[in-house]
Amino acid sequence: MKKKITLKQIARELDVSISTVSKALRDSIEISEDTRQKVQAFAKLYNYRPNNIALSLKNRKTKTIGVIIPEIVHHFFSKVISGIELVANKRGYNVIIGLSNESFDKEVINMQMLANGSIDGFILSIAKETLQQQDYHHFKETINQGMPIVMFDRIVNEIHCDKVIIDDLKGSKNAVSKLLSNGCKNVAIITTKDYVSVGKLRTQGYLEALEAYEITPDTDLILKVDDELVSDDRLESLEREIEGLFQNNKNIDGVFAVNELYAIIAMKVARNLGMKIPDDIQFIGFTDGVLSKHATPSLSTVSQHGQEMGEAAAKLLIDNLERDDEEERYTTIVIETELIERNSTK
Amino acid sequence: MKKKITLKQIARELDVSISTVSKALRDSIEISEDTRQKVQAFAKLYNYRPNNIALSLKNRKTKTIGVIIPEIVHHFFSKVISGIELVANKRGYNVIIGLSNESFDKEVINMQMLANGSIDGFILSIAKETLQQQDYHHFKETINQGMPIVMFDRIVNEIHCDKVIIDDLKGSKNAVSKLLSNGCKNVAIITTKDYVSVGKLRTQGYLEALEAYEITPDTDLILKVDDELVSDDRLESLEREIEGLFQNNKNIDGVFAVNELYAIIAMKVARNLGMKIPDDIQFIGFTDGVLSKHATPSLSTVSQHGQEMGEAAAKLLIDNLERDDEEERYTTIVIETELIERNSTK
DNA sequence: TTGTATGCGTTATCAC
DNA sequence: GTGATAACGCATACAA
Repeated sequence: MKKKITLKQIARELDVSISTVSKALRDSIEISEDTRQKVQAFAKLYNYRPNNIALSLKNRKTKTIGVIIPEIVHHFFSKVISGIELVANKRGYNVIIGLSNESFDKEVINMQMLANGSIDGFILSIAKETLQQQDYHHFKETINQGMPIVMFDRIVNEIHCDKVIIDDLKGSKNAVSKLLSNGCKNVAIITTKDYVSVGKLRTQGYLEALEAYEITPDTDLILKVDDELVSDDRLESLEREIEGLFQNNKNIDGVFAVNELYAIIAMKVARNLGMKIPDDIQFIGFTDGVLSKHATPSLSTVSQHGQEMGEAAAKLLIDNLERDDEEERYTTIVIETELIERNSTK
Repeated sequence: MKKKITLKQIARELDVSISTVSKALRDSIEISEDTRQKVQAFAKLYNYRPNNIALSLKNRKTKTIGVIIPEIVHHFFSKVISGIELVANKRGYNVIIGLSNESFDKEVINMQMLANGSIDGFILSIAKETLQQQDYHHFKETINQGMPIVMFDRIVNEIHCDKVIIDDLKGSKNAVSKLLSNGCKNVAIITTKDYVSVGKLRTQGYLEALEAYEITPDTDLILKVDDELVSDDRLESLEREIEGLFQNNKNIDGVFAVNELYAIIAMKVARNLGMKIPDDIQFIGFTDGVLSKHATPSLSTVSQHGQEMGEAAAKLLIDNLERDDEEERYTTIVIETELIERNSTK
């Protein structure tokens, strides 16, 4: 078959000018019916498609969105991507992926790589390391260069841009309230260190729920895990930590975990310790994924609606990109969480 | 701060020509030490970065790889992406994602969108619908237009290109042999319809393992599920099908499933039927994911090494892209599978 | 109705 | 040592 063909080649072949071809293909009325047909036929025959790169250069927009996420082998993030891709494609945009791997340097490098003309705007969720170092200059610079950013899930107030989040506080407060209203008297929480904004907020929701039930929080029941990174060694030590939690607090009858994996592991430990779920102890996790659905017993979770978050983020970004006025008004969309009750709660 | 700056603007600002600036920035010896320093200082100050799009247009290569996969919310595919991204970035390439959603049309459209200059080559895994319709013209056309393709996992012999696969036959034969050597006498298989090439091969491996143990296959023990698509209704009916399988064949003492989910569900059904795992019945799944690791009991699986597949595919593609000679020699890389023994087998 | 010229940002070639 | 020019592929204002 034939190689990619350009306007110039068609023009030469048909012995007309490039602009005639261009116009003919765009159905311009300037061009005679005759040549128009001729050109279009030829173009179709050779399967002509305008070169995206040339168009991007000319229009100064690439019609592609850069997405930077900490990790892709992760149910939540892949759901988000899926949502982004859905609306992006619907509106004629491509999606280009960069993984930060939770590393500050990779986040910066990836953004630089993409910011030099490859994309029109970013959708991103901040790497743990960046959150820890609290160094956000790369976001600021990107925005100052006129490239819009939409942050989702892991955001930071310091940066002014569009944001899509869930109400972590409310979601976890609901979850813990559910445990309490189900009769739990001693609810433990397994959470992350405070620099992860969502971990902090979810812990706060836990505390507020307790307060609403007039229960004084017991610091012994708050387990702050050092890192969310899922290396196998970490998992084993996590198991031991959780085991310690249960053994030192025999009265625990409810557990709220800020992510799915922590909850699943906690259930496993509890089961090994001979506890019956949900009779002796009930569990709720945050972030709904495959694990929750197929665990035994299936885990009740707070669903983040990752796909919707992705859709909202993409819509926000594209709307911004295609808006004429230069007015800078950033909006924050809050996606409602949903408590999915399964068999780990009564 | 400042907007994106171009060569032209620097030139104007410093009152030199564009080409002088260009050369100065590339440390050309043609340029005097003096102006070179001046230009470089100015460029650094204004954080100049060459525009990727312009470079792409000039060099006729974009340094980006297009990846088309059926689904991203899937442990295996996200692992592959992760691997692709790793080597791509290391070699200065970006990765752009298209999701086919197992649909033929979306696969075609996505490829067209990207093939018009946005990328240098494809890495892809074929959509189920495409496999079913056996319409591969879009692959042929892409290749004929000079755009290389690397296929992984779901491939098709009819198309000549680089491929990365696992030895599905050997992997499943090993798995089933394991069950047999563990003492299973009646091993069932839960597989897909034959048009999914990997499903077919894995079924064949099952049959060969039986043959090696001189067991005549019993068609009652071969359950061919209609679709791998994970809609919730499908899952329920799948459960019922599997339940039927067990009830009609009370002697089943081993199950091999061609994916993780089927295995997990089968385990659940077996447990509900009162069978003890792995004492009464043993399970092995194909495709290692989070589910296998965290199921109760944890599931023994055949790991596909998705990340490695992605790395191999990216390496194959980039090597091809950067190779000078025009010689067309396609290679197929076979990634070794690995049987990971967990608690669902003795 | 058709064609010419210009520009998007860059680099390479060649002239000064 | 510096600069003008062409080219990558396309669209478009303007000229013929």
